[in-house]
Amino acid sequence: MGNEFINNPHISVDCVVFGFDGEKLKALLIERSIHEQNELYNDKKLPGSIILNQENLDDAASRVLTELTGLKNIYLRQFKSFGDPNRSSNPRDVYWLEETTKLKIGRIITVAYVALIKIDRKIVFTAENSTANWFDVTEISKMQLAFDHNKIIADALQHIRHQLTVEPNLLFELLSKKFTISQLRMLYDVINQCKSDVRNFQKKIAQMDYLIALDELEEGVPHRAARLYKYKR
Amino acid sequence: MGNEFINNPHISVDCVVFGFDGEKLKALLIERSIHEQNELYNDKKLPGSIILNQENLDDAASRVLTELTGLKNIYLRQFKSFGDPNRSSNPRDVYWLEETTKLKIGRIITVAYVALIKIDRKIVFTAENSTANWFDVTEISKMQLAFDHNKIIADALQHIRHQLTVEPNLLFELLSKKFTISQLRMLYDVINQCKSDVRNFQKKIAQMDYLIALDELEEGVPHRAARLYKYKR
DNA sequence: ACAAAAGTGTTTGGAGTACACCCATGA
DNA sequence: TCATGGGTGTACTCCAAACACTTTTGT
Repeated sequence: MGNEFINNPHISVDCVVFGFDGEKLKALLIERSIHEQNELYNDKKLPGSIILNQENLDDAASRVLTELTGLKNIYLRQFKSFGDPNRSSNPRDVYWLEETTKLKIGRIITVAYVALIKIDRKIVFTAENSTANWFDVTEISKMQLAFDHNKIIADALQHIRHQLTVEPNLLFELLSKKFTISQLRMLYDVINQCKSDVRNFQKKIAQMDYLIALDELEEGVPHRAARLYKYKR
Repeated sequence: MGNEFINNPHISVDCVVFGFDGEKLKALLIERSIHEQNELYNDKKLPGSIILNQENLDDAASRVLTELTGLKNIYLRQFKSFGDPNRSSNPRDVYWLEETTKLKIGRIITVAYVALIKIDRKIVFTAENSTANWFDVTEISKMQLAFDHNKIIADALQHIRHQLTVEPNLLFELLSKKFTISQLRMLYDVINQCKSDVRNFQKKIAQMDYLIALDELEEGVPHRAARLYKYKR
């Protein structure tokens, strides 16, 4: 992308993309390589981008996500902006910014988004020069990410935990189209950091009219197969 | 404030300052005068400012509020950023921006904050060249404010309504130090757009251990005086 | 005495929680 | 036949909501 499209190199968007692999909550991180003296230094960062000219914030976030995953129509919401003057004070981050943007930038303010995606959708990481991978959110908190991305992910997690209690329907953004009740319950428990009772959970979901039982069972499990359900808005 | 302190004229903070006058929910607006040809045009805007060099977002918002009201230690939280390319497309806004900042600015992205203040605190509007006034939030929605400030206030209102259900303690940020139960209930009802039952409300607040009854009654009312309470965190 | 708001209990329905056993299936 | 998770019902508790009359005080 040419610099002629860049309006304001002091503002970016970053996306915290969550997924659920059936067991753990994961987030997408981009590999970043920095040539330092004659060393090659690797670390990870959130997918993000400068905001282009004539592009609004949501569009910028949406573009980042589509460029990265090839997916459209996914849940994506702004949740917070980060603009601490020393969020880009690490020399490595300064160096990387100047290399990438070819501009001298003091600090960059970023508008952070959360996205929820179905991890089983085969993701095409289209962005040419970037590799993305899923990481357990618990692992991430022990890693040292670029900029203040650890903080952004921690805040995103808190936000999404809250949001899922307000809008429980968002859980289905993280599940595949067909799922079993225990998959739903395991996701619920991971999000809410609890262990819910199997029978009470069944009762609760029984009164959700947007959950419909299919005439299908799961396959390939070494025990009694569970019934599959789907979500209907 | 000299331009030498300004780091990035493309980002600002705006504060939606809410107050409660005992009856209606109010917000603070700044008078804005624009000389247009030989006409003087008046309208209103949110208190806000460009973000200064080495200043983080919360500090910028806090500064705006202190400059305006002279108050410190008030509830102030970031809630959303606004960056639509045409949020500053109105010629009047473009003109005003250029006059105020002496800079040619394409669009400005703003990080919006909500503040809750006790309307009975005598406010010193210290900012030399600005006049601020309280307006009913219902009135505001019919007014034509600068930029996208109508939208920002609408979103702020929605945010604070939600936040007050999550943290009911925030109600006390809007009440004077001593208050009656019906003042509290009226505030609650205005926020939640409901009419709550007097007895149930008493019962509810009876089990709040942070509400303490004083040995004082309200004064100057033409009927039986109500007991005063105070809030203790 | 009257107007106006303060203050006070009981009942009911729905939601959440705790808790244990049989069933279906693959290995 | 055994190991593994699937699927089911009841009893109790707590909270929210509905609902009406007496008390206090100023005019």
